[in-house]
Amino acid sequence: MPRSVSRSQRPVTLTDVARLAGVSIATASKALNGRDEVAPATRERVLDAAGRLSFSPNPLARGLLAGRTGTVGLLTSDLDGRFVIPILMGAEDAFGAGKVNVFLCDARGDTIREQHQLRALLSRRVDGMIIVGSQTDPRPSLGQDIPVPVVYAYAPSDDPDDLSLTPDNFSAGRIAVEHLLAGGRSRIVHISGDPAYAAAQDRAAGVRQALAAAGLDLVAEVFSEWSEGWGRDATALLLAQHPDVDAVLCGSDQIARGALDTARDLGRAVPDDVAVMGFDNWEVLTTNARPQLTSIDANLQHLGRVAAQRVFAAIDGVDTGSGTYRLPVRLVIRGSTVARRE
Amino acid sequence: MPRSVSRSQRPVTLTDVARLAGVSIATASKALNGRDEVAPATRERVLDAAGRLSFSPNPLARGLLAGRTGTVGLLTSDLDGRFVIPILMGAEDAFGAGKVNVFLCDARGDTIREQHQLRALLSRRVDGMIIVGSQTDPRPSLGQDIPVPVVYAYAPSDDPDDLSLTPDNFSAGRIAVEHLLAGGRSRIVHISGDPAYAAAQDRAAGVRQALAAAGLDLVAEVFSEWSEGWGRDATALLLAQHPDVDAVLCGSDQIARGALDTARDLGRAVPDDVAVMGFDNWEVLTTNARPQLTSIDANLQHLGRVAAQRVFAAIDGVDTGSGTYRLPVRLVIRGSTVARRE
DNA sequence: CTGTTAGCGCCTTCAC
DNA sequence: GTGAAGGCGCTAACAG
Repeated sequence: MPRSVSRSQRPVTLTDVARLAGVSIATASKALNGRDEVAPATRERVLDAAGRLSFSPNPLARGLLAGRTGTVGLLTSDLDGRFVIPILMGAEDAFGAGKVNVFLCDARGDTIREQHQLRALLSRRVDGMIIVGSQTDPRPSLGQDIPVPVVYAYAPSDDPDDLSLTPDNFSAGRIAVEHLLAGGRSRIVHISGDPAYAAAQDRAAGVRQALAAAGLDLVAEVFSEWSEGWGRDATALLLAQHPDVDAVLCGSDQIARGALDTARDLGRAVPDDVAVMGFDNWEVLTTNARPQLTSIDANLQHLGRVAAQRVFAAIDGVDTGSGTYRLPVRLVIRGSTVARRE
Repeated sequence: MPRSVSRSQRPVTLTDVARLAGVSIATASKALNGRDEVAPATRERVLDAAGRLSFSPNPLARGLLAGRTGTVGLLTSDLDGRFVIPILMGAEDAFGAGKVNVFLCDARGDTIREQHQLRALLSRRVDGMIIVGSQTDPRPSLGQDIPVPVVYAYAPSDDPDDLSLTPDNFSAGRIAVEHLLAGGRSRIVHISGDPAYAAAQDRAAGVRQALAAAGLDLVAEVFSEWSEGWGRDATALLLAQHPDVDAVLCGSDQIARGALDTARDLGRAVPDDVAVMGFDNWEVLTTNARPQLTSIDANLQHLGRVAAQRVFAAIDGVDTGSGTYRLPVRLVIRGSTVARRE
């Protein structure tokens, strides 16, 4: 006969440990929390008892007393999780797995729903919050009357009194151009996505500035949407108009995949005749391309780690400042810009 | 001079509400919880007071007493979040946003880390857990001695006493073949990924069974890895060996993208000369392909919703059974298998 | 060094 | 119909 499922077993409490160790619960508490007002032998007994009962303190009781829950809310509108997962991982790293846990809520890009989730998180008494957006355009602030520290990640807040962390897209554009220039390219076209996106504008500004610094101009700059199809069409158009182009800088890896397709269709060798670059370093797109796609990585995991550290610091009362910080990005060189040595 | 940030304001408690309403905290509690042992007029006063203080009960205190926290743990090993995000969304839908919140933990595919996160979640007294894997192969059970209900999603547990929900990959293979047959295809090759994956084997079995039912055989079946590169190479090889092939069924959208590339390179028109299909319905790959890629969607959001419902039911003491349930998948038809009408 | 006491915020008997 | 008292599990004061 199967013994009753453990589902019914009452969780072991500090009282159980204390009883087994033959001490009071206060002493047991001190011993387990490493306070030094307890005799080594006693501590030994308590730790042993806790071990054999596999005791773990109830964070609810602890939090009730401390006024802290050891939880953080991650509120996202990033529907496909492309940004939020690395940020979550960075946050877990920074918090130290186990010490802090993360409530993940998806607002589905809906303001009403976001407010709802926000309330839910606050009523759970999270110690802090990270708000993740799906694009780098400023988003409406949640306001200053939130009783816990808030950090905006990826999408900055439109209120300079908030603290926001976002990738440095201006530098991203600059770094991309410098890489192309270093490879001997000089006749560069820039194919980007929706011009309404701050990411598109910021990168474009970085691109133009880096070219200007080298005394050059873009051969052409076009915007439309973040899709492979647009990458294909735009590349065909621009290569026809400007046959001597030697580099196609694309506003996203998706656009770049389209550019690679068209270059191939037209018999332009990549990278020998023309270099192609993307942004985002979305692995599924970059490493499966032929040739593999050079891209700019936004270091999102690092961004998540920093966001978590800031929240953490703010919880501890440290003033972490405000304003929008642009975090460094990273060039990832692959075969689409640099020829393999034979 | 800026007034002190609201950060310092103590959260409002039931005591505050009771004082404002001029009743005892017991009465306030009853009024707010809709117990009928309280006079309508009194209830009104209490609700009003709670409203103007924007009181929300402290879930820690409530959970401490009730033994329930209204939280669920989602423990994932799905590094890129492709599966876990739809499952999270489904779970949120099923739980009802706000009533239940989800702790998301990433085990990074590491057993040690998983154990660690598991302990953390249990010590937080989650009411239930959903374990999400990154492939459909059975994974080691977490065991039966977990004091809360556990449901395995995507990756089933290897213990039949656990409850597991996973996509029906056998039917997926069958449905794919039936779609190709319905379109008049009969000379089909199957290019799949790593044969060590249950997903590859299950789909292949479904494929063969559906073909056998139609009195047909696969022209060829090859396995290697889940990459575009393999899709390109395998397609080139098979089309050379079997020039009369009229359909390339691929084990993933990535492989299918490679197949489309090769078909194009070889001047085979898709879908007129040859149809191409993938699995997973990964939008970024399917909708950007040319032509757009027909695929099989695993209905992960639905799977997440069901998983959450099961956890929910089990929390309420309903026996939700055990074993591995294979949930229906869905055919998504696009241009790579069906010609547009001109 | 150890144990007793009080209380975190809430809910639930049980008197009144 | 209402309020006083006890306790959920834990920690921080204090006494001993």
